[in-house]
Amino acid sequence: MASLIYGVKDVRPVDGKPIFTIDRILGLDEGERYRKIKPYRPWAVSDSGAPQGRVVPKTKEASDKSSKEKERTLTTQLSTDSYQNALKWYVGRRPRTAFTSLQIEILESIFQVNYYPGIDVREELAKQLHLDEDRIQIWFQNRRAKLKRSHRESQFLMVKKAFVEDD
Amino acid sequence: MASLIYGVKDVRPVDGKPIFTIDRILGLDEGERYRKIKPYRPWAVSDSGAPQGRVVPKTKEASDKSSKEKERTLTTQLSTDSYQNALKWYVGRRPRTAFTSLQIEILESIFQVNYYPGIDVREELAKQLHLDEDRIQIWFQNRRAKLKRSHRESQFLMVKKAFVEDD
DNA sequence: TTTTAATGTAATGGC
DNA sequence: GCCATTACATTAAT
Repeated sequence: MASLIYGVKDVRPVDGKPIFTIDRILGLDEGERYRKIKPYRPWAVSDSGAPQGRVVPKTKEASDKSSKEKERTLTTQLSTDSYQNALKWYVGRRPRTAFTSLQIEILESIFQVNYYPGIDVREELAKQLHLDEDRIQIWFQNRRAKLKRSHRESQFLMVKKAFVEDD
Repeated sequence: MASLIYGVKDVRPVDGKPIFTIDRILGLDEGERYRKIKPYRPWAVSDSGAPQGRVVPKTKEASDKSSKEKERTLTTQLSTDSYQNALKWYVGRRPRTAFTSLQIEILESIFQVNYYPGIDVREELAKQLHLDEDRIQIWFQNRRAKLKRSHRESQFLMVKKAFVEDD
């Protein structure tokens, strides 16, 4: 009964328990129990260790500031957004994942049933869809945000409509 | 000293603090602290309430889909975002903004100093240039992308050059 | 055709 | 986990 979901084969995990049981999909069986240790940005080539402490952003601002500005920069640099942004720019991020339509279809189908799939469902989805569990987690986070946004927007429309009709 | 930038008058915001100070332009004074609630696609005229159910998309794609596409639409309509898409078609895109050369000149001059202007600089630019703050934000986003692209391209050229010289 | 304003969403960091 | 914000890939207007 849980053997086929959108053509995904019912492969069983090492513990031998079934995968897409109702309980698992609904997140009723376990909690978030275990987490893998994740490497720090494995997709980035760290040619000589992670940048820490004395990283100087290579952007223009860094090099041609006036001395007065440099002074201030030194004192506020660590707490500002610009520094963070420059660093971010410099370090790079994970290459954007492009999900296939099938992957999205399946993720959506799970989302319709449960906005908060537990770690085990996510792991299994990851295995079935050939994605990192990380990506799944982020996907659900962003999906929830999207849902929330759409709620806000429809509420806004309703309020606006009420206003107009009150006219 | 910050009173004139490319002929922009030094109008002060309600809080009485100066606008184009170095700190503000460099984004060193605040963080992104507050955000206004944005109205829902204010450029779209929703002439009779929210479109529901029988929305007929107004764009080209909507009318001349192949029958195969239509079929798919029918089967997946209730899942995924087809409703959202219909809404989007109905509502349409924001009309493309055509910046004047003066506006671009000023935006560029700020960009040279700070790739990431904070919310307050953006708001002030918006006021001075008679644009929505949204447009400013998007402009900086696209501008950063352009910069990055040009970096990539020049790097590519350098690598290519190196190859050729190694010949 | 090229450039770039606009969109959707994956990824990041802070709390 | 949420939220705000960003980068990035695309689309479409010029």
